[in-house]
Amino acid sequence: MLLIDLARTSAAVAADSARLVKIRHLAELLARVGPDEAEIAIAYLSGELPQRQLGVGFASLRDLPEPRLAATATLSRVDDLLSRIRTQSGPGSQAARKALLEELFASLTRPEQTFLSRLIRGELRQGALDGVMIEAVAKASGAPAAEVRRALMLRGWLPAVGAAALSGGVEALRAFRLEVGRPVSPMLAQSAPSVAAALERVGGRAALEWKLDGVRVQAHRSGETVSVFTRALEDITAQVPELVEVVRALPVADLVLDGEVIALRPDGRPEPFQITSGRVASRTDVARARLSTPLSVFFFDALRVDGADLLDLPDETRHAELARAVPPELITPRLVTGDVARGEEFFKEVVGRGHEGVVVKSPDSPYAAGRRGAGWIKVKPRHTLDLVVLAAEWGSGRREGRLSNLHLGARDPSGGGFVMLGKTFKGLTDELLAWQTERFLELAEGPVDGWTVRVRPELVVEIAFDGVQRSGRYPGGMALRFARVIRYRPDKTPDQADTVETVRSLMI
DNA sequence: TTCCGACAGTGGGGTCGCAAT
DNA sequence: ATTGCGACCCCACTATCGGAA
Repeated sequence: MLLIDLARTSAAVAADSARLVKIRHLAELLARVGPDEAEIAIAYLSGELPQRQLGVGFASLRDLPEPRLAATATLSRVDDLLSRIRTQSGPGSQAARKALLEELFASLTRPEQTFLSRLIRGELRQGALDGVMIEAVAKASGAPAAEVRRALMLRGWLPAVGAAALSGGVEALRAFRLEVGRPVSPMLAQSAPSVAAALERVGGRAALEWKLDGVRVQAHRSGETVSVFTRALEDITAQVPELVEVVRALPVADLVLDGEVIALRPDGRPEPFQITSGRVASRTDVARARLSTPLSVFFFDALRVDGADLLDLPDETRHAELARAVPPELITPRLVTGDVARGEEFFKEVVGRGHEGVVVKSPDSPYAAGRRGAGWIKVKPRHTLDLVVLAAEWGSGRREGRLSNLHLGARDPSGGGFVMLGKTFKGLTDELLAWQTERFLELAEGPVDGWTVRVRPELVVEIAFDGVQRSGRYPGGMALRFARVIRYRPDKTPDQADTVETVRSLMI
């Protein structure tokens, strides 16, 4: 199949906002693709690359060669060149990568270049990724979407699942099983503003667990072989030796466990997320990193214990199996209750210990990948500040032509100015975007045709955030984590905004 | 007819490793 | 030694479609 066929399908998918139409376009293409190119087609049209990463990003794609007029590139040839790009390493590899990229793009027409460039940058913007592709695979293969979804959870890679469905139908999908050593797509949580709201959504009795601010891990053990994967299914076994040792020492030799690793201080309080994250990412001298920053692990779910797959069993049963296989000090603290007051007390205690919040779990829900259903709901405390807008950046995509990303500052009583604490684009409705674009242009100081528009610091905006972290990027040495807009405060003037001292007092 | 679950899009801060400067 | 880039860790929120109620 030719790349131009995919580029045209992608354009058609992007052109119609109706999901059913997108699914029809995608399914029609899948019906035409041959078995040897099915994985590539499914990957590209769901925004993925079979190589997963190339070492090529936005900067490497800035200037493309002149396009060709005739479309001749096949999926296999493109895939082949991308594989060669990916495998370049060592001195001279950037030049080699650039040359191969030139060769590839010089063989493409304009629409193919556009499609591939967006795909590599991870900005397909056709309104269809995994979720829509699952439906398209179901339609093209005749298998129920639920079977495709389940196989995807077990295999973790839609192109492989989709190709199997196209060639072997529902039987091929049912052949995907939980395999020790191969990561499963993890179950994710929705969020709620309060424990009471979460309990109501779950419907009465629920399990509340500590939410630790670390890195999600899935640990597999078969005999003496242990592997560890992240939420995105990256293999980090070599980076977390203490976790490997812990799992190897358990009395059960056949296991798949779900949990969180976190760096704790000697007093048991958590290190800032940056410390845990940096430790888990360290690959060069793990032995030394482990001495200075040891990791602790807390498990909260068991997907397999001693030969039994537990995915379809209710949370309560899985947790009982977890408790059978793992000693209590390695299990995330948990309270089962239907009582709102007791739940809130638990939440307060967890936050008082310096942790992130709680996860409220329905005792009946099976293990289901993604955010599907409301089996798990996280609750975190929310802080707010009144800050001043210092500048805004022009948006992209559906925010093109709108001033979108806000630069936020706290008042500096000593200097009389404002200290930038970070940016946010979250929480803005279309109406608010339109309003602030107009307002910022009135307040503009300096040029408005660049990337960033500076504005007179007159607007106060209420910002919610999860915490204040150390920053080497901003002048105050601190930045807000997960900042989002709650509302503008027309009733407040900038001299009533919160100060840097207030913010500093919130830093961990 | 209205409601709500699922999905895609739009970006945020921080860290590490690697190659180039 | 420093810088730029890519990949990945954590992630919140709104708009929209279409099936459920």
